[in-house]
Amino acid sequence: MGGVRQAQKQKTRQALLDAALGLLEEQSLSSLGLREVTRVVGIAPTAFYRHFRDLGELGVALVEEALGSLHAMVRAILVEQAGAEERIDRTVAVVERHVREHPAHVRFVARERHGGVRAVRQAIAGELARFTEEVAEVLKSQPVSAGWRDEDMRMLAELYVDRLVTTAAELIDAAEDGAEGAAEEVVSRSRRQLRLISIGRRHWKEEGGEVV
Amino acid sequence: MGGVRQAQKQKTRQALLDAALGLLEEQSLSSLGLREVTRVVGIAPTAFYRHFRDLGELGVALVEEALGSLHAMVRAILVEQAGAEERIDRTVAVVERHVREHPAHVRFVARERHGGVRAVRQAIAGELARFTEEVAEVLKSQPVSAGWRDEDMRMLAELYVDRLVTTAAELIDAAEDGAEGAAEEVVSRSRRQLRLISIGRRHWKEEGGEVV
DNA sequence: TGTACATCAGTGAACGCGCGTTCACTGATGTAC
DNA sequence: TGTACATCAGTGAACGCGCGTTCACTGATGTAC
Repeated sequence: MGGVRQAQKQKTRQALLDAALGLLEEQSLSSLGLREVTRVVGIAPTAFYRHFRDLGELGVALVEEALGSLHAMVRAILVEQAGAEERIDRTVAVVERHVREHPAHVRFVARERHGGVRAVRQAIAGELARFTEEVAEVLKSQPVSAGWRDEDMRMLAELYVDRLVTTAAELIDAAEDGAEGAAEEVVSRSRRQLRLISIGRRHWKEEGGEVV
Repeated sequence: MGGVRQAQKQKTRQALLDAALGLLEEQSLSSLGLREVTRVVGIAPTAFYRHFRDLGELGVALVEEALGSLHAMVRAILVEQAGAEERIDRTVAVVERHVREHPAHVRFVARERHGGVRAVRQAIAGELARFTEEVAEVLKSQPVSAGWRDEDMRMLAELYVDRLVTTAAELIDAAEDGAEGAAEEVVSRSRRQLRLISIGRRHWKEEGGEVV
């Protein structure tokens, strides 16, 4: 029952994930080498197989690491009883902080979302679909949504989630370019876009709902 | 001045582009091999260098092939004097047709937009920025936009362009899954999302403009 | 039209290199009594 | 607490393979006169 061996294994596994994430800042998963990763960690190439069948499996683990925590945070904000304006500001701030604290994870998701490894693509699509579903549920419970059809809730949730994902990717690019004030501009634009969507939401039933 | 040699060279160059595009359906550019490409074309690996310095340069050429034609088409629709509803329907239809006719190009752009090859990322970013600027210009000339600030026009244009790119990527995924009616659902959702954005646009000045 | 020379797209051999995967192994950790 | 055996994370040699790039070349096309 002693956990020494198990703990050491877990530590090596995490080192593999960290090393891969680092190497993925400059390339995509399908060109990453198993030997590259083990070299960085400082173990023999063959030890890799004690943890993952191949790099695709490692990639799927990274997806969970990258997106797992985000759901709860955004959900918590949306659930609050604040005004629309404040919810938008706080959501964007959370995304901004997430990108600042985990840039490599964000870049990884942006890169592999449509990348060359099917298993990873599907893992990301699954996480984002879950995320969207959660957001849709929260939105549905708000008074503004009275009388909305479920499919319209989902299209709205997708609009919001997609905007956040795009914002995150733009923030990464802005940081990379190092352009003066680029990040601030992205954040400001993102806020206005979310605001415009939420204005559209408020007038949807009068003007949009029936035309479908 | 005889163009036989030149024409033959152009033909080989195009064959390289086509072969690469085909191979890129299943992988990303940074894992594509130069020898893979020449093998498909049926020429010696070394002949590659007569046309491109490396695969990155080939990738940049593919970007132009993939996005160059699209601008004009969408622009033409937006410029028309039709109603908002009809403009949305026609735009989505054009995107749908483009995806059906050039699926490999669309997949390539989606995959490499945040992919592992810097030069290609930048080429795509540049094309999309130009595209967005064009759309912003057209939107600005419409009556609804009276009194809008330039930065707000740009954020709106980005919202539209990004929605179209996302729709294209979703259509590719839908076709790949082969799920019954998935493409129709994507198109319907996309139309409603564009409609919601355009409702938000109409009410922007009353409710959103001043808060910035 | 014919000839002599220049150009240059494509060739094919050769190179050194790092890759993923196999296999039998080692030795520290875990377990049963 | 001590002993004997089991487990299993990590090792290191070995393999065959395809890669990108170099180089001197060939021979059809182009050009000048």
